[in-house]
Amino acid sequence: MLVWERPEPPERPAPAPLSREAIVRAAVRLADADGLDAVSLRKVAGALDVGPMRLYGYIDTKEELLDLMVDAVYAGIRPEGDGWREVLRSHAETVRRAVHRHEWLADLLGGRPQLGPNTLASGNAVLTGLTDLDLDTAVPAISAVNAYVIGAVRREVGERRAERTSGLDRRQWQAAYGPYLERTFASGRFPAVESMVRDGPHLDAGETFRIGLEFLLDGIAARLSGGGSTPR
Amino acid sequence: MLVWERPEPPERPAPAPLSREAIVRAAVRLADADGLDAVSLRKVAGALDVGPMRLYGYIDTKEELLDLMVDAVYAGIRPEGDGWREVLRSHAETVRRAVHRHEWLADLLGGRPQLGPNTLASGNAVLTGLTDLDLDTAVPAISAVNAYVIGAVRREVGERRAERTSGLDRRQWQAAYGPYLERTFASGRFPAVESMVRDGPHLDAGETFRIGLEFLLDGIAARLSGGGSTPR
DNA sequence: GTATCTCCAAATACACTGTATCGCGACAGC
DNA sequence: GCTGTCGCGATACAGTGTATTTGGAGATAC
Repeated sequence: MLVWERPEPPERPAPAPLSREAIVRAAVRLADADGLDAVSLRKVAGALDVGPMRLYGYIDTKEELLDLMVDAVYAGIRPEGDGWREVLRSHAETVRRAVHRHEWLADLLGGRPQLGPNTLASGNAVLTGLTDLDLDTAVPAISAVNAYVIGAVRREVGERRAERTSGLDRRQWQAAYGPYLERTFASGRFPAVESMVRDGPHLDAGETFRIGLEFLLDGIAARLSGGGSTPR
Repeated sequence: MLVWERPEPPERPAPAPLSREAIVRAAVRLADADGLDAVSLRKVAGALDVGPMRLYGYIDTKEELLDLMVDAVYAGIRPEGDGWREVLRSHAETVRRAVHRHEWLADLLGGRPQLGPNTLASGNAVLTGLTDLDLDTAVPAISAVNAYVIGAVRREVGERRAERTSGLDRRQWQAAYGPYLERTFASGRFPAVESMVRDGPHLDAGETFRIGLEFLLDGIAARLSGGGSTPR
């Protein structure tokens, strides 16, 4: 039996009141503050003034706790707007914002299928907003948008962390990796990359995300008007 | 203790010759066989008949080893074909194939910026194949394709693992999660998801990947012909 | 040829991890 | 009031990444 439908054990009034919700909240707080590595069963239990083994009454495994954390965040992920394009865009932006609030989400998304109630409800809402698309288009469209969002936010967070590790802001980061890249480019082995760094557009993360997303939405639109190269 | 009863020091085997390449090869082999969790410095060292601390002469940190592993795989990732569309498609498919050979790659891609020589060379080759695109289009195009690929393969591998965990093949997986979904759908809370599962297209992973990729490429093409909604 | 120094591989140590097992103490049923 | 059950906490175990210590072999100096 899976976590989602397995009932909680009966409330024991005796030692310290506990619930899956409280556990997940504590875990999320830890992860928000110090990253996913800070989420250990001992620390979560400690934050709740409880023995570590106590948690196993509520979850079978740490992975289940992580699943619950993801699902908890999905409680706030609902698309807005009318029409498939607005709905998909809103969904993508909302997921991205959630990842900004909970960077650890980038480490979990796509890692395993999410079938919790909030995640299902989110998917259901997206699908419901896509009634102007036939299912044969809607399903791959959602798939593609989800894949894009997962990859985009993952890279975004990865870069953000790298910057943070080596100082404070983008300038510091360039100070750390810049010299290495300079020397590497000096070898002349990567002229195209070099000219991209030198002459290419310098887009911030948000612009990059939005441009890629519009590419995708344009491609879906192309299929609708019969212009796309994607076979039905 | 006197010499007479003191045992001889253990026969010291001549220290095995070592190199970053050998270390990375051993790590990749371990990861291919048993997943990324099987890559511990102790196990890698053990596979090379060497003390664990010896590795720190070649790498400063385990993360560096993982970076080296990624870069090693990128040695075989080069796009083929002519014209931006073929090149981007080929790049995407090649990365996907690499992930199939090395599932652990899905856990690493996007996790942190990759700036190793092979990764740079791969990026250089892609950029070189995109000379029929102006830089202002090429850069976000590559970004978008990379994001899509990272997310898509990540989800693909995540699902594959979930299936493998709970049995052998897709049928077994449906046997494990199916009943849960049945019961959950019975609640009537997710009608759109339910009808998607019941009536929607059942695409395999390869088709899903390719359709989403073509969406993206179509969207990029739309921008070239001035038809896209993406602002320059 | 002998004494000293240097350097590096290995062993040890530490603080953690997830989780299996054990043992105790409190409540339930008779 | 006794016994049985059950859930909690403590303990235990095998493993992790890495800092520190240790010892032995080769190089160097006289």
